[in-house]
Order: sequence, then C-alpha cells, then structure tokens
Amino acid sequence: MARGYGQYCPLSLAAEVLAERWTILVISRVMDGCYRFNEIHRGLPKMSASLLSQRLRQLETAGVLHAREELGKPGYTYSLTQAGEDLRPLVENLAVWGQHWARDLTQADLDPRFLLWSMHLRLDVEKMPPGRTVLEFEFANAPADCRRFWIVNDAGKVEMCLSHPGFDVDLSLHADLLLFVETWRGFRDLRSEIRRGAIKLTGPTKLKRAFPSWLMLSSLSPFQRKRPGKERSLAQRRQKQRNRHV
Amino acid sequence: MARGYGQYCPLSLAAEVLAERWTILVISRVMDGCYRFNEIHRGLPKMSASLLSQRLRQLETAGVLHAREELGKPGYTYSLTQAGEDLRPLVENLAVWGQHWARDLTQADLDPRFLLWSMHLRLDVEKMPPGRTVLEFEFANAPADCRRFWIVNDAGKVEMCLSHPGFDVDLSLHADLLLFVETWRGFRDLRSEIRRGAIKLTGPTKLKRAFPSWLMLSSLSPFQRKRPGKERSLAQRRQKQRNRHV
DNA sequence: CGGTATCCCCCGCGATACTG
DNA sequence: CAGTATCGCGGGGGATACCG
Repeated sequence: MARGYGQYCPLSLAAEVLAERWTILVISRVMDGCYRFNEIHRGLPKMSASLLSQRLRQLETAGVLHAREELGKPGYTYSLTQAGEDLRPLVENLAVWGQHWARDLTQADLDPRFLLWSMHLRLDVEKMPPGRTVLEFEFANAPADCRRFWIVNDAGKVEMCLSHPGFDVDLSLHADLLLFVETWRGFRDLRSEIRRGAIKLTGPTKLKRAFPSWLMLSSLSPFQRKRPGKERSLAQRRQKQRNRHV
Repeated sequence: MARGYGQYCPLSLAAEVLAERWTILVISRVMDGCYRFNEIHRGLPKMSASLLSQRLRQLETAGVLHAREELGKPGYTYSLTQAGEDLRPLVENLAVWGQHWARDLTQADLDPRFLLWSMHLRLDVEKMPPGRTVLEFEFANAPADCRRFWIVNDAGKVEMCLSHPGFDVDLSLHADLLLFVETWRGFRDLRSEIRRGAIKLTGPTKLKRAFPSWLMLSSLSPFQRKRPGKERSLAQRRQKQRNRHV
C-alpha cells in the first residue's frame, strides 16, 4: 500500500492527507497564527525540521497551505488556502473531543517547551503593566534542560525564552509540572492552587495579585472532561484480560 | 518517537488515536452500521485482517469502540461508545471536506469492491419490485478479478456478491469504471449518462426505467466540488519548479 | 466464520551535516 | 535564519499460516 487507501471514497482521500502523522498539528499551528517555518517549528518542538519541511510541501500539494516567497526574506511565508480555512471547525472540534475524551496524561506528555509556547500566546497583555514585564517559570519534575524558562512582554509584544533573557525578573512562578499542566487545561482552579501554595509566586504583591488575570489558560479549559476516571477503566480491563498486545 | 507526540495538548492526544492510518475509516464503517469483524472488513477491502484486528483493539483501548461478546457467536460485536458517537459530526465533516477539496482520482483509486460495498448500502428497496431482484454490474477498465459483481435484493435484504449468485439476472449495467464512479460521486448526472449510452442497461424496459430511482448514489453526491481544476493546478506547479521530491 | 501469531521487508522518520 | 540532502534503523504493516 503506497501512500493512499486505494479508494475513491472522499473520506479516504481526505484521510490520505489529514490522517498523516503530524499533519493536523502543523495545520493547527498555522491556524494559530504561525506563518514562518521556525515559528511553526517552535510550536512543534518534538518534530524534526526535515519532517516539518516534508509535511509543509505535502500540504501545499494537497491545496491546504499556500507558500509565498517574500522579497528580502529567505524561505516561504505559509498561509491557509480556502481549503485550509474550511478545516478550521474540524480542527477545533477535534481538539474539543480531545479535551473531553482523550486518555489521561503521563509524564512523557509533559514537554515544558510546548507549555511555554502555549502560554506565550495566551497572555492577556491588556491587563499587564505597560512597558516590559519579565516572567520566570520553574517546574519541578521537568527535564533538566528546560525546567526553567521565561516569557517577556515588551509593550504588548510577547517573546518566549528558553535561556535567561538578560533582563531582571519581575515575577517568578514555581510549581510541579503535572499540577500546573492540569491547571492550564482547566482541571484545577488557578487561584485555588496559588492560595494553597501548590503554585508559588515570588515578586511584588501587586504583580502576584494581578498574575491570575494575565494568564488566560488553554482555550479548551472551559470544556469539562467526559472520559470515565481511571478506576472504571482499570476495572474494565481486569474484566477482559485481553489487551496484552498492542 | 514512540506512538504519540509527547505533548499534553488535547489536539495531539486526539490525533494519537484518530490520525493513525485507517482509524477514521474503521470508525466510519461502524457508523455506517457494520458491527461484526467481517462486516467492517468488507467495507475496507484493501485493509489486512491483522491490521483491522489491531486497530479495533486500539479503538477499544482509546474508548471509542466497545467490543461485546455474544452468546453463541464467535468474536465480538462492536459498537460506538459515547466518545465514538461524539466523533460522528467530525467524520461527516471530514468526508464533506474530501468531497469539496480532495485530489482528483487516479486509476489506482478505483476499487470496484468498494464501489460494490457502497452501492449495496444505498439501494432504495422501497422503490424496488417486491420479491427478489438481481442486478449485475460490469465495468470496463476494472481489474480482471472484480470487473463483474452482483447485488441481490431479496425482499428488502440486500446482499453483495463477488461471484455469480446463481439466480437469474434481472437487470445488467455496463459502464466505464471511472465514469460510473464520477456519476456515483455526483459529478455527472445518472439519467443523462444512461440516455447518452455511456451507462448501458440491459433488461426489461420497466426495470430499466425504474433503475435510476433505486440507486441513491453517494450520500455526498449533493456536495459540489470546490477544488480548482487540473489546468490551474498544473499551471501552479510549472510556475514554481519545486515539488520535485516528495 | 472470526479472528490471531509470526515472519520479514520496506519506508517513515530521526540525526546529522550541509547550503545560501 | 530557513530550510534540504543523505544515511541508517526500527517498527508498521502485508502475506501467510494457523486456531477454535
């Protein structure tokens, strides 16, 4: 079986493109406003550059993305075609489905670099002080090479940093990575976790107090989980002793 | 990279399951009313049995399908869970997107066995004569081993046959496979193609006249194509002489 | 019928190095 | 920065045989 499914069925033809590994995630990044190669790549830190390049080419051929060369800039600027725009509701519904029904998280799913990327897009700069604000994050139980990172809001322009940006830090946050991700996804309440000290803030009282209003959390955080808890799924498994393989 | 994407993002978690090869198509078959292994397999003639088995197991683990053992029957009866039902609009939208925007067909996409499967589900038995009706299809430019097949409607119960069912044939249809598929997908008008002889019917006049009302065509046939024609996409390619690889 | 186990090949993809 | 070329391996999945 080459690439496709060997069927004329429109669902198969759509799946040939969209059910390829990484493809939906690449499209999602462009939908989130990433138009340059490295911008997209920053939102997909676990994807290799060569594979991203290949996927972008495939999506162009499939008519989902358009790659435009710009004067003075190397590479291409990517944008959604009409076919790509038509996928927006589909991608959003898939994300909502994931929030409702996807499996529980494991340690392996907790990539701080992706959390950083998500947060830097969901900072409400209107509510932040004018001028520059430097936020520092440090996470327990995170891989050593990226347990600390920074987000700099410079008069409305937000940048993410994996190494110290040089400026003085205005506000620091310390938390367990899993707990913070659960809060980010809407499974825990941010203000409660700060109050009980599970998320610890260090800095001027004024900033500490304002911080929860800056962080908008995941856009999917309002959607409640529907997947039955672990207890039940464990019981289900014990009941039928299959699932040994796969 | 093991199976997943190593990210907590709900879209990634959803894609881990749903962007696997074949997965969406398996779900779609269950949505179309196939509940037993071979029933599902008949709607996916190019998928190997071992892979289908593996995917069913994965979908069960993911909470999309439920596999129930039934008294006296071997194997399992599959059904959608609530998580699976929640995917229905998503799968339908993806199919519509495919009808609108997917690539043009090639000879390799024309599997008569899948056409047979599709047709046997879209026969309006209410409009057919009572008792038994045997339809024969023969397609030019189809693989030799499945250029002819039969559909038997026995008092509302429709069966598909890849070998002669033994009964006398009531109505025969001859056409070029690509042309018929285009008609099935709604790109050509069935009655016009019959009138001009591109689709040829053999049998009693009464049945020939009624036939177009029996065949409901693809459920996506009302959706118009939006993808720009070949001329334009060829021009686009010549303009940028990339796309050599991939 | 209704699947599962095994074997084995091939290509998808990660790593690395390179170009303009 | 913005990608592309090459190489090598690992596992996804096709073919086949087998089981209840």
